[in-house]
Amino acid sequence: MTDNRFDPGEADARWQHAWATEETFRADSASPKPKSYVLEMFPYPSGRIHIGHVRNYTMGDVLARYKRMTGHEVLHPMGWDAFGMPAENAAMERGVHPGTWTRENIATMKAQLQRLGFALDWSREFATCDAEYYGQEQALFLALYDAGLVYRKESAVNWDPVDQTVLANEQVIDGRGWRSGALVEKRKLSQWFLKITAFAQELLDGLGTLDKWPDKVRLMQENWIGKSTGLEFRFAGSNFDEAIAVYSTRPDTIFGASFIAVAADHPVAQQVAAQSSDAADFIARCKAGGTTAAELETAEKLGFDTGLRSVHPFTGDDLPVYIANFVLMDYGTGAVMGVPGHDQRDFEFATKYSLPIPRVVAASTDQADQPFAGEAEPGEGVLVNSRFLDGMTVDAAKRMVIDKAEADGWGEGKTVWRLRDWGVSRQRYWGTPIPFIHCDACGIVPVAKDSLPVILPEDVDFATPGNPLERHATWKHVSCPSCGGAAVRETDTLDTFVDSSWYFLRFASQPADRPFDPAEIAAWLPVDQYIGGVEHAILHLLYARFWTRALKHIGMIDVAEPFRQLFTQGMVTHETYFREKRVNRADGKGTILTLDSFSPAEVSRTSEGATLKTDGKAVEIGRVLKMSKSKKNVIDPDAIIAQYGADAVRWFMLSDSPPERDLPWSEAGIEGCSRFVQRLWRLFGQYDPQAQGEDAALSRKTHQIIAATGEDIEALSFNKAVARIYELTNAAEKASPSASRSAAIRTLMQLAAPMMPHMCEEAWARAGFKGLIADAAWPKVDAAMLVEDEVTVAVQVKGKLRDTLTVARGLPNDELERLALASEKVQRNLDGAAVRKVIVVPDRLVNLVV
RNA sequence: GCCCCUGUGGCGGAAUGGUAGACGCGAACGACUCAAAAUCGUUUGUCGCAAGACGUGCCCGUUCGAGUCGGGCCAGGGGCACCA
Repeated sequence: MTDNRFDPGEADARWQHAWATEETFRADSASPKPKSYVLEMFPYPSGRIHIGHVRNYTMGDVLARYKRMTGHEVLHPMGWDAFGMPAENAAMERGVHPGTWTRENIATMKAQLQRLGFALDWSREFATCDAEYYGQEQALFLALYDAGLVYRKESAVNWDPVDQTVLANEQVIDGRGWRSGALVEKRKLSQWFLKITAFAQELLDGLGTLDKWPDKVRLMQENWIGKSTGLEFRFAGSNFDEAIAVYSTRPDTIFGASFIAVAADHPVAQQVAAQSSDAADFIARCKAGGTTAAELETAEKLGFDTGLRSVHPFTGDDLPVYIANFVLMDYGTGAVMGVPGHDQRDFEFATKYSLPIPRVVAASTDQADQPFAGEAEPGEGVLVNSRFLDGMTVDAAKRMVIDKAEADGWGEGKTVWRLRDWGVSRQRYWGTPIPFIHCDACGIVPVAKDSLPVILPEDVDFATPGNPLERHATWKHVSCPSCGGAAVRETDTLDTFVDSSWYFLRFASQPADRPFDPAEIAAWLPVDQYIGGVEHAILHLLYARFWTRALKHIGMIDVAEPFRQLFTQGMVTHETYFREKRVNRADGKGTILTLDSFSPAEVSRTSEGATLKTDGKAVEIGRVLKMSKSKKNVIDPDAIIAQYGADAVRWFMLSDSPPERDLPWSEAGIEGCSRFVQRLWRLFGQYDPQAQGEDAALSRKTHQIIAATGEDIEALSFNKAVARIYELTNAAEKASPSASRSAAIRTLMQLAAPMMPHMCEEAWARAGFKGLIADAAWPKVDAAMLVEDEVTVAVQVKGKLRDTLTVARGLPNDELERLALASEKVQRNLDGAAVRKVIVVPDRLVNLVV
């Protein structure tokens, strides 16, 4: 050793090369070892890795390496979610082909990931835009079609006028496209759907088995699936022929109904509109009334009295039928009974149109005439003013009304779901072609399985908006597989969420002639640990769960839930730097105050404050926010890896913040991590296999920390595992040379290896150990070493700490009590008072109660 | 509006109902150095010279004992939303 510094610039690449050439992280499906499948959500190849990826993949990597060291055969793959809009945008903006753009990004990002030394099995890498992948996806899509889980439907779709495509309900946020932010329009189109609603109950029940998922995610999915039970029943017309079917979760309140409301799209509304221009105008206004959040919040409950009257099934009263702007056609039956007393929307509506507001639920039967306090009372209580229901609880009355409706034949109990079928058609080029052919004679015909894959044509142009497949000269024209006549291909492609709904199966098994081998799936699935951002809590995770269940349903796999354990990690945040600036208004009338943001690279940050490098003058330090281009608070992983080395960056990603919380990036923090890498390196340099002598305290500490670190890593509490390693490092540094100290140093190499793999390999080799530390076993814990022979016992008086005693472990209670009473501090505190009661927790505490 | 999560030093955060603040960052002082960096050492919740008192968002409660359990608030963050 000429220099006692670890040089990541030289060593990182060398060890990365060693792992690659020895195929250290290649997963063997045939291995007899217990299997562990560690997966992080694969990235979209947007151009460059960002710091959030680094955090995500570092966590998975530590777990994967730890599992290897503890005797598991680990599958830790990586690939690319490579279809999607940004590639087409790049094509339109820069004239580069989406495939070229995507492949270049993948090459860049793969090199970035490799510089971080991740223990990935690159032999299984694929991109979803590979024909070998999307061709198998087409085969699966056809298999689901054969099973009746794929269908076509003419439907009103969410049309994004900017991206010129259809969006799933899930992709419409506050009435705007999730990507473009454009106001979404309604259009009628024939679309491909996946029957996710057929699995609604299963998907809901399955959540109950996912005990290693965050409660938050399960709850979000539960709400999204949105099961509700109630009664669907009919109100016969009084002055017209048809009955109007309504759905209610509160059939118990039926005696409180004072009107019927139907959606603007409801057939009854349409019929009325055909006769009345006023009604038609009202319906038009309802549709114009946008779906944006702002409009909905302020939207007034509006109705149009159709003049139609329905008959109440019990009272025989006439109820007016309104067209109302707050009733949705695509939920329930598109019509509701208005019970203003016990539903807030109905209350507002009845107030506006001066309709009766009867009370049918009250706190007790003697409060049947209690007036309402300006709002509906949707809660619990007993039924009043409801004839045969009077005095019953809400639940009992619900059952009673449902039973009666079913017995008398005017309604039936029904379950309604919020979840809708998944529209997967996209009018885009850069996606998986939907393998169907439209034939004038035969209708819609699936592509023959032996003609798969349907390959995307390369020669497309993006000069005009819309789908280039639509206007491709030759690709869409084919002969019908059924009759041989002239036909055209489906030009829609699949939603990219389909691509990510089964990629974890293809990682486990990738035969050339089938989507996967069921035996290999059985060996690896379910994924033992899945790690990713909470932003995928609903869409991706629900679709992947559905896809897995659908494949099980058709007998292709025997796994119901794809991800046994799920972890959602927090974001990486950074301070923002800015200056206020006055700029002249465009019209010359005075000035406006604006903010100039600066990137961390432009700023020098000390503990006192921050200054701009160019002029040396102070800049303001703003809030700590998620890294984003607009706030300019972005750190480029490449730059910091080049400066500090992969191990320091990895260590930072694991330190301090619990992994589910946000991690504030700081210059001081990464500096500290870099210093610690060097400090450990120096300690590792003191490893001496010849050292003699026993240091019992250090040995005990070593074993305690092995046990604790393992538990922490398994719980993904990396911040705590990191703290343990610091603790043992501190203890080992202070200890005098001994065999115990050498053992502690060797142990530290192993404990730190999953986190700082490069430096630990280097130290392991320098210390003369054979083989790679990546292949070394996790150190064994000697259970006998975990217990201390001396313990510190707290002595309390009335629950307040007054003294501590250091005593032999296992001292009997009466002896502890005697020692506690003998304490001078305790006696001073008791001040002669008699002790009434003594609580002793062996080896922990004595509490004297006076 | 409904549902969920989180509030602990200057900062990130530890803590099976049993010694609050592990570990890290930052800071102060000291050693080494001509000097600086690096490194090493000591100190670091608040008030107090000390003894000690007070301290986990606020208020009640349960308990011998509450950061932890229960009830009620406040603040911040997230999810869903005319879903009948």
